[in-house]
Amino acid sequence: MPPEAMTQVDQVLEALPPERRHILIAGPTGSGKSALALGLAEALGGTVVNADALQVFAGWRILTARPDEADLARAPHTLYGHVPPDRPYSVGAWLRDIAPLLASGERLIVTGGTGLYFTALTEGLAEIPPTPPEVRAAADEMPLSALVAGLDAASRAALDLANRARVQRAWEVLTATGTGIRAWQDETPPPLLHLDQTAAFVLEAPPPWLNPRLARRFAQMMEAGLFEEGRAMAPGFSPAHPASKAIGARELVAHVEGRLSEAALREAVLTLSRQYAKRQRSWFRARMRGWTWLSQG
RNA sequence: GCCUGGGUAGCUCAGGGGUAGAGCAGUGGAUUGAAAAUCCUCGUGUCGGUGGUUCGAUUCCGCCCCCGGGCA
Repeated sequence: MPPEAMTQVDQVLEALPPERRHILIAGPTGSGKSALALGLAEALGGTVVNADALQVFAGWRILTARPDEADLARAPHTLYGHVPPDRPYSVGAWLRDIAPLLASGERLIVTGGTGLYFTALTEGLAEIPPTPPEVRAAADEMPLSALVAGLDAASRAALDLANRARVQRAWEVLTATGTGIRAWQDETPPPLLHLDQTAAFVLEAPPPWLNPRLARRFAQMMEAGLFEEGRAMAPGFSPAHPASKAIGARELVAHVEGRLSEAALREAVLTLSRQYAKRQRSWFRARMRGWTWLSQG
């Protein structure tokens, strides 16, 4: 069989070192990760584990391109839609969710687009106590300059001081624990899963290949009932909910409430998705050099 | 046909006698518990065409072409 006639699943299976139990599949949104994971799960057995920060939430199943009932019936899936849309979630929570699965001994096929989750899994994450809600609430009210002023020197030196999200997190850690975030990070424990114990793949999806697929995916979402999902989610929708960060959530609610045209919704979703894919590529290029890259374009 | 507003970066537009600048889009980058988040970097394009005035025009004047709006 000529290589070009092989399916991607076959290619991966051929390249798979037999002693490596777990498989990691990263890739930009819309690059075909889920289909590959499903094919591998059917061929090898094992559980497909979600590594996507938004697919963990219930609701927005269509908008976040979570596997549907038919997919779920083909192989075991976990960490999909298991968190209520209004409940906070994080890399740390994800690591705590995946730890028992790793301990179970079954083959995991971890797939998703959140680079931070993969990096935390294979390179470790500092063990920092959770931030109390009061500290978060106080930080939310403070101007950036005050947060910067309140940092310890080591953390301040290591941070992008124009990036409020980073600065606020560091301030919260120092305020809640009395120890700077940098000091915590220096004590980062070993990872849950070393990269060399896995078969790790990145799907390469260059814009000329990916962009038309994103457009097609949006059309498929509409056929699958995107607007119905929007109408179902609209009554309880709040932009403050963690799940509301899903690309297009705001816009979809605005559309079903008559405040945004379908064309504008589509345009927004496609643009935001392209921008997200670009950020994902940046992460993968910089942080996943040691992974096996599979070309899609 | 007449009057009028406009034709400047992929898009929306600002500017102005010494060859031009914002937002958006796009690019590259950063990224240790909100990460589909958050942040940083990068702007030469016959300034519609053509004559003229001028040391010098994209900017002023004439003519032409195209797109709005109004009157017929």
